[in-house]
Amino acid sequence: MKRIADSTVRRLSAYLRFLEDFEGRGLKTISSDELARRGGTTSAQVRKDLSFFGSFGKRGLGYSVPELAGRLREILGLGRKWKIIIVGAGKIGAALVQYRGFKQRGFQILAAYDNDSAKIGKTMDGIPIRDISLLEKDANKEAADIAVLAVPGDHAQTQVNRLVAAGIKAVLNFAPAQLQVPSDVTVKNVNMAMELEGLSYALSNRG
Amino acid sequence: MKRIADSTVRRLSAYLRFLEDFEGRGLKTISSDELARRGGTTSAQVRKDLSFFGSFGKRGLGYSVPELAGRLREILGLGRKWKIIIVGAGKIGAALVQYRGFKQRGFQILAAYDNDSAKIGKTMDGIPIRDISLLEKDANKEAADIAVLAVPGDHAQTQVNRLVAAGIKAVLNFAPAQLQVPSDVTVKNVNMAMELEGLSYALSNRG
DNA sequence: ATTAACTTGTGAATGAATTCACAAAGAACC
DNA sequence: GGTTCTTTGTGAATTCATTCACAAGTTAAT
Repeated sequence: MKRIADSTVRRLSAYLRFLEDFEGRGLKTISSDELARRGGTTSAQVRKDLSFFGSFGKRGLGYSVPELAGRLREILGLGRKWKIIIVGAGKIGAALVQYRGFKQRGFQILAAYDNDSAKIGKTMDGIPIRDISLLEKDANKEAADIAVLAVPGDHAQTQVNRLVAAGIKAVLNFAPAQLQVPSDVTVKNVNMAMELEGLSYALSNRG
Repeated sequence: MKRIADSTVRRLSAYLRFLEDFEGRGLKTISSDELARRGGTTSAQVRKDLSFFGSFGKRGLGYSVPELAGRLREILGLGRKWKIIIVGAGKIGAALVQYRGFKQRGFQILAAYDNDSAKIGKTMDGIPIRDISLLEKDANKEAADIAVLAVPGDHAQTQVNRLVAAGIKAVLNFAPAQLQVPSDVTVKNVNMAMELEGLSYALSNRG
């Protein structure tokens, strides 16, 4: 399949959220124009994004809300339950296990890992905290699909190396570090410092 | 000034982090090639990014680490201290006040705001929790530069409207909602659900 | 002083993403 | 059934971002 831009996938994800909202309100159809207005983009963009995957609409009418939602879930791979492990049970890790969005979207947290013996064996919000030395054993391909990395920046590369060696192919990285991984491993970064500096830049150059 | 791409600003932010690391290790100069290797990009990209703002290097030698770091701080507007308010003292809000990155980079948290009377008047990590009805009074342009929005998705637009009315020009949004704001207000989104779905897509279409 | 080895800065070329614009198809109304 | 109004899907045009490629400047060695 043709390579799809990151930005496109992000927008699909946004469309799905709007569709779920519309679905909840009982709407049956939606136009690319309405979807665009909600997503802060253009109707042409919406149609182009969808066109990479097929033609799901009816001319003159728009898109069936439940059908398009279903198609997007399928495209985004949300038909199945993904299993997640969280590496690092510090403040961010703790906030993450409490985050409802995981379960809501079908992501299941299996366990958290830490090297602090005071934490190991305890649970956070029902999620067990295990010894980080068990990573290799637990993070094999069968057991976990996605690793969420919430360790200090200077430990991030070491831990991601272990995860990759264990067979993990997807990492959500909260550590402020640029991770080096093989090309078959996908990394998404959540980096607050970077976003803040983006705001600082914007304020300095427009404010 | 010419409009600078978002992606460029993000990379500048990354370069600055590497430079600070190099600075700490006592290195005096750095080449675009080395900077690129660290940032997972190319030396041409590094030089092009910097060239939008001037020419800071020496041919045959590279860039002076402290000088380039200083220039980047200046470009990114980090020369001054930005004042932040956090809207929403729930789980994410609580994790944010504890986050060290704010202070480290010169961002000062003034207060958090919530509508839960059980929380109002208390402090989190030394940061006072105030009544959210005080937003308009507190969030004027003199008092706060950046608002961090950490409220449920269905309250996000309402609260951002109040912030905008009060004069806020920069918002870091953690709510899973696409905010509509006037064009002179900058919004950066941190949306974990979207990143996770990006990983789900990648796993489904490559794994 | 000359040569060899580096490295920057930047136009030009390429590649990628977005927007335009319009034919084609369905819906609604009379 | 015909006319009008909507809205999709998509090539073409445009805009935007990245990469190429090389002249020009700097250092280091002999």
